[in-house]
Amino acid sequence: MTIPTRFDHTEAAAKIADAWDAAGCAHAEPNPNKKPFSIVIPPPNVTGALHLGHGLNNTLQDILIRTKRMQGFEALWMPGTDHAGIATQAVVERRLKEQENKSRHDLGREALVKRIWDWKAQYETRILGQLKRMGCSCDWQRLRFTLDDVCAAAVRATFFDLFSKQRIYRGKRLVNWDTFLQTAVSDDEVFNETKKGHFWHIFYPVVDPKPGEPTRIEIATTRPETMLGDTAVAVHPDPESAFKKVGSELGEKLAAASSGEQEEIQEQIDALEQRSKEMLPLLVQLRDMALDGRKLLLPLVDREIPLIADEWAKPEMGTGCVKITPAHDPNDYEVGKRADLQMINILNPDGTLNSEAGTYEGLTIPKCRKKVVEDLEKLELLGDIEDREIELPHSDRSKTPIEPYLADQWFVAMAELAQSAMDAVTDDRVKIFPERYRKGYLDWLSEKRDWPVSRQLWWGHQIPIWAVGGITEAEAQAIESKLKAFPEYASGKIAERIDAEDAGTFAIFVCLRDEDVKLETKVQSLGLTRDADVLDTWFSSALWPHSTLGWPEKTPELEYFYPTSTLITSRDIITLWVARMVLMGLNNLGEIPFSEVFIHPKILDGNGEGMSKSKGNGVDPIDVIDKFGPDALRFGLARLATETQDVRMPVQYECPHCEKLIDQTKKNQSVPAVECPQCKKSFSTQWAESEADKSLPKGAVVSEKFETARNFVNKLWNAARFTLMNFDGYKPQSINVAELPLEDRWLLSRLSTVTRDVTEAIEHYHFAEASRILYDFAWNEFCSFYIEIAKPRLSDNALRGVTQSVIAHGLDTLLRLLHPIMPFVTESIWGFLNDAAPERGLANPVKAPRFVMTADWPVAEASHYNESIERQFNEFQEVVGAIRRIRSSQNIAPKEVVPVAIRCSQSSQSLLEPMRSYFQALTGADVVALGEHAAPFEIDAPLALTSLDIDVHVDLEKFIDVNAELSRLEKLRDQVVKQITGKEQKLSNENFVARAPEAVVLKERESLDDLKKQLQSVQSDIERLKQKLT
RNA sequence: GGGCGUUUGGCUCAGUUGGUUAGAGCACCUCGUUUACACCGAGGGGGUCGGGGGUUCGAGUCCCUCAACGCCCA
Repeated sequence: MTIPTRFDHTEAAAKIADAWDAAGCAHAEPNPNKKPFSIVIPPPNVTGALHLGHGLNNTLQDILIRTKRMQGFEALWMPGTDHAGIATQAVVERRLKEQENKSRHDLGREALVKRIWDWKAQYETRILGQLKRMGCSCDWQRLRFTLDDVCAAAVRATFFDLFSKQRIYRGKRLVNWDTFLQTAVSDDEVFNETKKGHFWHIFYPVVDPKPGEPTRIEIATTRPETMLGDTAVAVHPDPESAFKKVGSELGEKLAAASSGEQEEIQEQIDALEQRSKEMLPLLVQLRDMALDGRKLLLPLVDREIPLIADEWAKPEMGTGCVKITPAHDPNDYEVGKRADLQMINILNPDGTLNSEAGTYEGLTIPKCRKKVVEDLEKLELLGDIEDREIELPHSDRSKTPIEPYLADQWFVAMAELAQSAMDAVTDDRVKIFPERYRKGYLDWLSEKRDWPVSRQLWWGHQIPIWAVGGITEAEAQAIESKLKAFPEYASGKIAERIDAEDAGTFAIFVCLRDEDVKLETKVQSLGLTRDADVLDTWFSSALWPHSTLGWPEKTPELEYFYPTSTLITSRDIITLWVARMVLMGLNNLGEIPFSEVFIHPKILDGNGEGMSKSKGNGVDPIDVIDKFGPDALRFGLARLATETQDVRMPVQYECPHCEKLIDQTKKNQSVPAVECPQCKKSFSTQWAESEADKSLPKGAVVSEKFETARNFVNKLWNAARFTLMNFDGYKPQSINVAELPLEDRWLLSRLSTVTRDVTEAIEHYHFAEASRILYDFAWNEFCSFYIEIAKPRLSDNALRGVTQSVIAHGLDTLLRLLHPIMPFVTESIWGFLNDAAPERGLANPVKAPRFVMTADWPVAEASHYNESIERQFNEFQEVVGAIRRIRSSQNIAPKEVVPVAIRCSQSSQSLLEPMRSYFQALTGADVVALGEHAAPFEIDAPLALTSLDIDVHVDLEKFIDVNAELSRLEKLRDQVVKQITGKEQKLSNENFVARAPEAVVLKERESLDDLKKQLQSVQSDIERLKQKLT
């Protein structure tokens, strides 16, 4: 059999994937003869391509699903993608602006949505391609998209149900308004940026001040233009105690502060006292004016607004008085609700001022601000202007400043839903691993904040509500009775409600359960129009575990695979997604969506920052696969994914000319082209814009962290290659394990343990541990010892057959265990193994299945585990190590065969006797004497393995380098002396001897005795050598 | 401000219920073309386990405290 020396993944992976596909290996069907195991993929956004974070997420899911499939479950991994409403619309809109200088309004809803579908098609293809190349064994026949018909039906049914139960309602709310995209964005889509700004002091005249009262009141603001929407000015209702409270808080802080901080806090206290002295009388007076109902005249718009008392006004901040703009500031909104203030919206959706702003109508916010300040100055109502750092919220999607904005929204009432999702976790129906993430989940849900689900977007599930407002109650009721006459009303497809509006008018809202154009037309003919908004993306992803299985239809898949088994995801969406899936699953089906959730770490770059395209540090799994192969990508990720640590992955550019890896730095990660320090040629990056840069070949972004994994793939490949090259004449035969030699039984014992540990590790989501166990076993035991020992056996006709059988069994088991982590290389080797040894196994060899992917998961054979065999083999390994250390310290060339004598007990002798020839294979030693009477050589290099009661001697007659030997022995002696000192100290401590468990003390004593013997022996060796010298 | 996490050799990380001399991979040094693998083999150097305090016969591991970094929430 000829096998290439390297695993050519580029050639092999595609063929293997095709073969799996053709055989339907990853397809799952409801199957009463098997237990189901199902996972839904966290659907990737079609906004962009996948990076290594997704690579990790999907690798772990695939490891689990492949393991379960091999374990005999009917294993379904449900794939799909997410429409990611705002994110996707935002990128398409931004491109539209950049490339054609058009807004979405230039295009219109239908045309824009079509463009987004085109974008989706392109990226979905790319994403699925990435997943497939990673080897993800999803059931591709069942692909879903959160905006497809099946998911849409689930969304409609859910919305209808919640609307009917009065759990969806309409209300006003101050939202984060993105003036560029002209939509509300959620808190999670907002980031704060500190910018330089000003703190403008402004005076509002008092209307009809009484004698002795101030004629104007000073307020300060960072956003002067919002004064146009002011409806009050607030002062604290009890400024004196407010000062005291802040003072005592600072006092406490001072008492607890370290000496370094004390000075600063003391300064704050002094300033506060000074301020209190100066300002308190005025603030008290203002408070009294507020209680007396004094009004102010709002400049520029000449509106009378009340002076009110509210705790939001902080005496210790600014002027102690605060303007209140309920429609444009979250805190002011709360004040407005408390004091029942008018709420005046001064903005148009595009961020320009509306008619409420009077003469300022039509200006943009910056222009308006400038003009307001100028006009106030003309009126001599402008005070100081301070420079100040301002935390300004920005939209994550459009990168433009967010405006707080009062808008009508649909809400999902969370009280009961959230409680149900909390209960599911507290009573362990849903288990979260690692457990510490429970807390965040429960804390977030316990706030039970209603969920605003309207998005003023075009890309998404349009809200299935038809409405008409501004009508009388009678008109609304007339429409209601017409609706009730529809046959669809009786069949439960229509729900409606009538709400009273602010202006004393009424509105009727109608929700339709199914997509039904005829019914929609009928409803519209009653004068109702459909809500233009779409639903928050998370509304549809919350349904993902059941919508993908066909709900609200009662499909066999839903029946069989729901609830799903495990969800694997990253921690940033525990609240946004995981919690909502739980509550929606409970609402829609009365059952949890999954019983276990595993939260995996994040992938960071070398600077500890999350990877993203916008930073330029994002790694495309495809680049890693191209360079290292899919198995190396997967193994590399799995190996790093431990329980507690995020994964730091230093990133390199790969020079496309010479393949040099160039560390990515803060500097070079954002430039359009990089010059390779090795070959001096340039290559382009993702930032290339100019024609010159674009014409350069592109440098892939990879990480050398995958080299280890790639090497491991190669190691495994070559171990198999060697094995299979020695399979000529293989015949299956029944093996009696009890009669096998030590090394075989050692291998089987180790396999038993490894199988048990790997199985357990995967089932507990300890993917890094599973990878490590397999790596260590495959490399350090299977290759370094078993195969090395097998070499002489394979060339011995008497032993060859048994050796082939055991090694075939070992390789077979190893391939099965490694397959979930490294599917391609294992499948490839499996094919060769099937050619060389189609029937294999120990007692009863049987024909192996065609694919390792669908082979049975190994069962840990408890009877093969044998502690004393492992201990004995360890003795052999120790002797091997000793010979190697001596050889190395003497610089004996590997091809030289050295005579070795091993003094040991009788029992060790009978153990090592059969291993004699393997010393030759592993260490180039000719064991000339073995047993109780094996003596040192004339010119001898000794090494005592005192704990085993073995002395190893190497004959140095031909090789002696006395100085090297002396320095080795002296170094050894120093080490031993150090250890002896430590132990003697420990044992002379009465407390230790008296209080430590007897076994520990005994162990220390024995080990001290051993060390002393070793010291003696080393000392006499040194003496002997020195005598030889003289 | 609250919560969670991290800090172990140059780098990336392991380290089970406290118990021999704290491990691995990469990098480094020495030697090596032994008929699987130089993406390899053999050997080696390198760590006051972030600082301080405590509990204990014994602390990388438990407790307190400080510091730095990261994430989430307000």
